[in-house]
Amino acid sequence: MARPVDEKNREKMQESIMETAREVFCEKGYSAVTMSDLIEAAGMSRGGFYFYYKSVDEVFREAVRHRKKSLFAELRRSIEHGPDFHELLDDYFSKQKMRLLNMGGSMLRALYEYLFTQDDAEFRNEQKNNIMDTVNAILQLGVRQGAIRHEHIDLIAEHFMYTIEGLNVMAMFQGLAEETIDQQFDILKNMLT
Amino acid sequence: MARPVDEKNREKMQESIMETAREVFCEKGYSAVTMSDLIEAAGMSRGGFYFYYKSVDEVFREAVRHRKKSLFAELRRSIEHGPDFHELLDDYFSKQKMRLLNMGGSMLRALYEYLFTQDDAEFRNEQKNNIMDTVNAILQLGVRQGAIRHEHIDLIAEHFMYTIEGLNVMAMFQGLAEETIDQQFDILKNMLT
Amino acid sequence: MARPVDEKNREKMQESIMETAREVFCEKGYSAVTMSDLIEAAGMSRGGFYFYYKSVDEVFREAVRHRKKSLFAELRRSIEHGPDFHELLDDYFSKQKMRLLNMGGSMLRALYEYLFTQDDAEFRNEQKNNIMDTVNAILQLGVRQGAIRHEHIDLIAEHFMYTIEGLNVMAMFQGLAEETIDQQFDILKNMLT
Amino acid sequence: MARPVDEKNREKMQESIMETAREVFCEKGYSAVTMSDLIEAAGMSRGGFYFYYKSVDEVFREAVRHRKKSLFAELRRSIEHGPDFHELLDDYFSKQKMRLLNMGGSMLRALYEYLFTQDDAEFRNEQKNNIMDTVNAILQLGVRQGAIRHEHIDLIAEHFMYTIEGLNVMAMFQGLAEETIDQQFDILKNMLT
DNA sequence: AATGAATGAGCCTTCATTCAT
DNA sequence: TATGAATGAAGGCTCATTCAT
Repeated sequence: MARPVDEKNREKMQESIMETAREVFCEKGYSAVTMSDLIEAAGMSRGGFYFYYKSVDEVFREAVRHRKKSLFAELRRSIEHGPDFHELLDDYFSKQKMRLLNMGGSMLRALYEYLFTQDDAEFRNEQKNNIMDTVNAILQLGVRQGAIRHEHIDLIAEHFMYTIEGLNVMAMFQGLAEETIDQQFDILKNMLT
Repeated sequence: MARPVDEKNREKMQESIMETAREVFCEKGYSAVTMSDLIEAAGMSRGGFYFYYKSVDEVFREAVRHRKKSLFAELRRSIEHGPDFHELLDDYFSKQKMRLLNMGGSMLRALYEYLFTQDDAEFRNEQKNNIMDTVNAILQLGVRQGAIRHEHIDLIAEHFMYTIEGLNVMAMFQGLAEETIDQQFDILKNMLT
Repeated sequence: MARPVDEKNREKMQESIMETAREVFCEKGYSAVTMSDLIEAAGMSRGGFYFYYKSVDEVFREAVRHRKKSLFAELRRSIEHGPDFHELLDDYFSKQKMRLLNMGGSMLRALYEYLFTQDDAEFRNEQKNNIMDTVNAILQLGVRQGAIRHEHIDLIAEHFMYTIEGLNVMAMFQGLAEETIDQQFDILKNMLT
Repeated sequence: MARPVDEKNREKMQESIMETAREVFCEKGYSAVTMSDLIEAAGMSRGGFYFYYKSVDEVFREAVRHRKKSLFAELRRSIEHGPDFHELLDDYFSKQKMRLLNMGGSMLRALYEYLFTQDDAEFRNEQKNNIMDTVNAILQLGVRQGAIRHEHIDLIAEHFMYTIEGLNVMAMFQGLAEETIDQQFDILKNMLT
């Protein structure tokens, strides 16, 4: 009976650490972040921190995974509730737009830094699949609903992904105007008809 | 009389340094590169190197600029010779494809690392404009030749850019299959008709 | 009434700890062993372990003492049963030979590490006397039995000790061939005649 | 022409470092010595020290080798001058005796710590051979001069070595009385007749 | 008695950068 | 100009030890 309690405490602590770590990553990106930064943010001693996490990238990976999980799980769940395709698509684009307009509070820059900097093939795969799976799931819903008819639906899905990726990059480099995002998303939508 | 000679020597040395530095950046990216790496590659003494360059990013920026200049200047020049639009477009895509299939020998990964890592707004602008200007120049040639007729030609150009950017990112993260590139470029071409 | 029971428990725990600790010392020597190693081997909690032992060297010293006691007590006892000197001597050499050929499973390397590393005069004395006393006891038996007649029997005993010590060291550093051991022991035996 | 000078400077500095390091090793042994100890003793900055030596054991090995070289080279050289065997032997024993009586100023304890602590087979071999070769060289001189006649001269040489090794160990653990050393060396000498 | 989270000192190592020659 | 020795800040990691529960 002692175990489950300990595990829970541990998890609680880890989440609390991740919470503060996330702020650090948002502010400083990935490669500029040191153990000391995370430790200070967590308000612990060096040794105490190491009890939970052994390295910056361990914290980082878990923070990203944690967030992604909750972020995309929601969408996938809502897909299963069988919503109207066009509504869902608009919703997705709307959320992406929010994200693109407000990069400051996100860890995306840190994530890209990590992906470019670190040689972590497994993690890269996870990330890619996350986006692809989501887009695919949405478009396939459209096909099932007869809202779109496309023999090359998977290519279109891929195209969505590349475009969004490109928008991500540009948003991070220089920021994007809301208008630009709308225009690009319109282009994507038009490809479905 | 001493000045001009010194300046020339300086430039010669700087170019020679950039040459060897480029190899380093191709191999190790940006953030993993240390002064020592560059110095060793240059075959100089520490002090000597510092006489020409004060930091890694100074070398890097100059190396990138130098290369970009020669890389895209060619294309723009060829545009001015008034070639057939479709030929030119195919040529551009073909070159991009080559690049995407062979990221190893390029400094692109290093460039992205730099752009994500460093907070160098000016440099980011330079980079963005490079791609955009090129794509715009090509498409406007198409418009002039009557090959494409589009009221939103600038949006399409932007879309090209985002897509290519997305492909860049994916190519660097996991590599792209030739087929994938062809398919995506076909999608882009179809948008022009 | 609480005391005696607690004391017994304490001793039981301490012996169990020493048992597992011994394996650790055999495998890793002395100076490479950390508290965590011992704690993990004991299968206890940090705090629990500290209740019984305060430091690595406390565990170590007790482990060595415990073992020595049983190891040499046997021989000394058998001396008191008045066995034939030559038999006893052969038996002793035979046991030493076994030991020298199979250093792996012994804590001797750890012991030497401890003796060289730690400044523990008391403990050193104990160790030295252990060997000397044993050899002396054997040789004096020989004198009593008239098997050896030597005015400088104590010097010979010392010489035995130094030689065995030297063999110990070499066995630990590089291992000894069986032949080598036999030859050296023969030399020692010949000194008695 | 620049090279040889630099090399010399480097060597000079390395020797100066070794000199101060030796004092540290004499005082603290091996395993208690940290980089910081050596650096402080050398009176340099951390970085400066690392320019010459990368680790404690690098310094240590070189210090030992350096010393051994000059220590034994002398003896071997004197052997080649064809001295009288008994004189040479006495000289050797006399030197060993000095050493055994004055362990404080020697790195021997540190050496043993190193040999027991570190898994450096190559270095162990060097050390063993150093002693053996010396003893062998001396005894073989005796054979050549007809001063000793022994079919098992190599076994005797080995026996010398083990005895000296044992004396070393004991000297380090508790110190040896001059008388004890004389007695043991007498025993060894008597084995030659 | 027992637990294991937390502490903080201490060591190691790398680098950008300076400076006498 | 060129050299490379020297500096010191910065970051990483491990461990013995304590303490509230």
